Amino acid sequence: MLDINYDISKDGIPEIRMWGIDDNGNRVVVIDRTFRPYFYAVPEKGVETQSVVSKIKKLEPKYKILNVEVVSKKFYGKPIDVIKITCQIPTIVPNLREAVKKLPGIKDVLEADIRFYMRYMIDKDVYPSTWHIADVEEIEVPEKWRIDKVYVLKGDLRRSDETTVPPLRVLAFDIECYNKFGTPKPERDPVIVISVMTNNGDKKVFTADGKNDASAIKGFTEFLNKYDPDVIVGYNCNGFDWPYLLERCKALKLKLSVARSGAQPATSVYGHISIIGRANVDLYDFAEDIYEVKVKTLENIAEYLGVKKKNERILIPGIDIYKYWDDPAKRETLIRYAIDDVESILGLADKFLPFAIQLSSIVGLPLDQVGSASVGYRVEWHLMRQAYKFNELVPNRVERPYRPYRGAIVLKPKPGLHENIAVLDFSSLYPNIMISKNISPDTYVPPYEKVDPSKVNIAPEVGHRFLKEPPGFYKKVLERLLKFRKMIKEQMKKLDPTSIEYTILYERQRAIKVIANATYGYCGWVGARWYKREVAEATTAWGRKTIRETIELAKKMGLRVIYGDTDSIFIKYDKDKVKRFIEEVNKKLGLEIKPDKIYIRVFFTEAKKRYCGLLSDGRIDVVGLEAIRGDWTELAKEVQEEIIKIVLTKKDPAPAVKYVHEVIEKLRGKEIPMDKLIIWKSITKKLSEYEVSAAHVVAARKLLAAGYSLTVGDKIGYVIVKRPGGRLADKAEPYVFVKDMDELDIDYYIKKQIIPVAIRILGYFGISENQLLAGRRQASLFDFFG
DNA sequence: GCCTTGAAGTTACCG
DNA sequence: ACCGGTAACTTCAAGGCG
Repeated sequence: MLDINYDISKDGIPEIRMWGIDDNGNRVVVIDRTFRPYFYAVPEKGVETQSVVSKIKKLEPKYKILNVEVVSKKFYGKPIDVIKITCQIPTIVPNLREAVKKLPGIKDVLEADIRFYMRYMIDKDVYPSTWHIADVEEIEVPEKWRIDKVYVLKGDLRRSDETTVPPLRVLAFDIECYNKFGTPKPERDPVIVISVMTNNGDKKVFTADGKNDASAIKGFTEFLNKYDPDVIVGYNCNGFDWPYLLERCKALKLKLSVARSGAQPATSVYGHISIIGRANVDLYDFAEDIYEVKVKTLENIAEYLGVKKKNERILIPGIDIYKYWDDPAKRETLIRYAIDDVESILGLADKFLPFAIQLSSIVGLPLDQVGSASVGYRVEWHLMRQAYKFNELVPNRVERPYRPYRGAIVLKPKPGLHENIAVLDFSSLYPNIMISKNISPDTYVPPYEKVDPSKVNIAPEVGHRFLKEPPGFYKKVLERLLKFRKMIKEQMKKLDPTSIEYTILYERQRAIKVIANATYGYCGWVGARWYKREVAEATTAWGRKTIRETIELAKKMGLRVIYGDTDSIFIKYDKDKVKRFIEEVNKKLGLEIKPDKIYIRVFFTEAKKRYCGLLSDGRIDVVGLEAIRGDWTELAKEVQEEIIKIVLTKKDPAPAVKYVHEVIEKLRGKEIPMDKLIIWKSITKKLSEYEVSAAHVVAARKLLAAGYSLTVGDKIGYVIVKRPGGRLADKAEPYVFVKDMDELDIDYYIKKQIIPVAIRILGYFGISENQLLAGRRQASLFDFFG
């Protein structure tokens, strides 16, 4: 199943349409006309249910109610009788819900905000991106539908345990717009290039005829429908390409008929754009998870993933695109650039789609939505799916005040170089704690309730109590996930790691891990339906207890603890002792602790969450330090990384000092390219909301004034130039405006970029700032007096 | 008016 | 629109001094 939607048929009946592929490779639709929308009403305590039922029934003529009945459900684990109200069409639900809410004797309505097609999938146990077996009857393909066969569901619809992924037709696309007047505006600026590539290797470029882009858009639409992709991929296509094309079509009075239903793309939930019958996947959503890449442009992500090297492709600054269009001699370059882009996008699809498909099948959100849904919503859909299986009602989303609670413990590290250090950590600490202590909103016992102390687990420090029996919602859900993952990992062992089957299972277990690990964070999120602060608070409290006891045990066994954070401890790697220690922890705490990595040498400063280490295979790990942060210049990061390498392998700061001298020399000699001197920082809110003029905000305002379009989340690249003014912000200039290296404030780069990152490491070895600066003959005296 | 100090604002990281 | 814990930088206003 690729996609699902619903429509109202001519006879006024809601019709679920499931778009997919059958086992013969036909593109098919399975229609179910038998399902109807419903929601629940909760009667107030002490009110006679039947009287409420009859009151609801009186609303029948106005709202086309089909059925009102009392059903037995559970709410937070407690049995409850609620009134199930079924009506004819989904669009009535919001009004009917309000009307029911107003009736006397009604406490609340539940599950009235679940979209009709999601309701269908939950109730019928239908999962997108998986196989199903359906008893069907074929009907004629409606006019305008781009599909091989259409069926009406006649009997059973059930899941198949087949986990293969059928051959999918994937189409990548990208558009370039005319931007001579700044950020392109669809009502004014044409789409000048549309590049397309399909996974059977076809490439095609549609170009405007001068400023006339109607034929390009038509050509693109025709090409798309001819290839008939199951999956359409773009890079930020939900944020730019589709909205632009749609607006442009509006201006040109064209119809962008690309859906399998013949419809146009339409804005849907979580800011994604839905193309009926196909999965429109924005790969940018998945690129956001690659934290190693700080500036997440298509080129950078493609480079990182080994899809396309930057030096093997055309790069054009976005702002200059129109110049390449206006100049006939340069136009070919622009077209080559557009092709490079779609090639990269299709390459990214290869990397991301296997995971996206598995995530969709685990969470139960359609493939085109699962990427754009936030982590919180992904977890929530997973929970809602499970809740139905337990006959549990889904709580409403309510606004609540934010109240902070204590989190994990971070140990002060022992500064310096340490040899032979093992890092042990608890596997899935929080999920396992929630399971073993049965922590859940439905097992929580509020302070005013009397309960036999032997029947509850009491959280340390905070005192929250949770029933030991029966198993709570979170426990059941997490236990299933962890078991599921374990089973998949077992299956993987039997497979060739280079096989497709292996990749599918690998991505599947990864999707499960992501959801399981995010569930703790979810329950402490005020926006969560199943929010319960005490649940989150108790989980971290038990986590603190666990790590404290682990540290105690290590010390008792004569193992020096160098550092620890949340669920990990760093100890001297004494093979036998560590082995016994692991056994002890597993036995005494009932939680599994495992060696994560062994460092030949590891280095700490006084700071928590920042260290670096040398692994046995020669790799170097950098954690938390500037070298891996996105808000330092490339130069500073390179310098620190090199210093770390020297110090960890040679145990001697002297060559590192020499190296710093050389870099400073080069910098003064203007031998460092400007690229390496750009500072990148995100805009996290509207520019007007900033209270202080930070450098990147000032730079962003300048970009805005020059006609650039900026949105929250954009990274601003700026450099520091020589200019009078007390504040650093006064010296910040967007790098795109700086043409000459001579404008740069080299002193800033030495004192505020190179020196701090170098001192962070070398300071521990007794090196001073002056020693780093004093490398050069001329500089030493100057700096001394300066 | 200048310099120091510390709180507040801000970003990006760890697990 | 998943959590809290943390480091580090810059800005900015208050306070001290002359």
